[in-house]
Amino acid sequence: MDLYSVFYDLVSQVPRGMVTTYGALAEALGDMAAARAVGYMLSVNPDPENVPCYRVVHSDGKVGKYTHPLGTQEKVRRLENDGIRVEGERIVGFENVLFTDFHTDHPLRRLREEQKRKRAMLSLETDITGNDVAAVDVSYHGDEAFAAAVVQRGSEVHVRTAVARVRFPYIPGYLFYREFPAIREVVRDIDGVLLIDGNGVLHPSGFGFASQAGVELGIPTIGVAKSLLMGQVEGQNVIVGGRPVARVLGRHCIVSPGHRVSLEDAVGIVRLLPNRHLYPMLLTMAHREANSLRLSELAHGGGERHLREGKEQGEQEGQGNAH
DNA sequence: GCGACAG
DNA sequence: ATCTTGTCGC
Repeated sequence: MDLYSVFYDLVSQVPRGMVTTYGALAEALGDMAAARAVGYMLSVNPDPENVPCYRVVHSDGKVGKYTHPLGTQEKVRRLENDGIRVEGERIVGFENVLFTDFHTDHPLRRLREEQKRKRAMLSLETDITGNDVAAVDVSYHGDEAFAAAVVQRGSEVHVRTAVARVRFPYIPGYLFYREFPAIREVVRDIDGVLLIDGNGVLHPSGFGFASQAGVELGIPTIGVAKSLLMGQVEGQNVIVGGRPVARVLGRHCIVSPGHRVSLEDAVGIVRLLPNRHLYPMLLTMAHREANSLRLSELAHGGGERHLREGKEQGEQEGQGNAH
């Protein structure tokens, strides 16, 4: 799904003479958790002359920022050109010009429903058959995702990489939809367990990136996150809904079951793997591989696709964007 | 010195 | 995540 296109269509619905808010757009997308992503997507608006991001203001009626050489001043100028009065960086008669009646099918709400539906396919009983141990990570440059998987098979270590275009911003709770298109190619033949940079069942739907990817790929997965998405830490356990769903192994290592593995076995596996401060080396390697892939691809001009652009990188510089 | 809604 | 190489604030 191209959430950017969906989003810019929503922004384009705000009629001349009216404004909307970051929160209202997040609500139209289907989840208030997307409020920051709203600001981000506005800031990279590729077509500011036709997608009126200057009509997006703060929920208290303040005009807010605008990514433009003239900044807020330009945002105010465009709003006044629409017939909106602004005094002291505040919309006059804010309630009367506030537009929230978006025509939308709330895509994030639907994705959240999909998560809850597919969670029924999740198994937390350990069922690991093969002996591979693998890890994946993704690096980004704008819309380009650079995925790397490090696979330990017997005494051999293989690295696989892939480049994919991503049109889904980072939104807490929806990491799968951003990262999976990039990792699916590099993890397809794994016969064993896969470590994923993110959470498993430690998630609002009990179905985080690692769990969702495991179900989608049909392989055992373990979520290893570097920071807490939700829940209460009690001792080593992370409690959600009164139950331990994850284990804190280190300041930057939170383990939760992804798919086809129990919490205890997920923790046991991670503890046995080569690690630094209990953070698995395989994940660090995957991170480095994804990062160096990004740097080398950018150094080479982004691959064959960009050859006709010569040495230029094809910078997409937004002219006017709200932020 | 550590936080900050996974990345 | 990326941007940077020193940052604002509790």
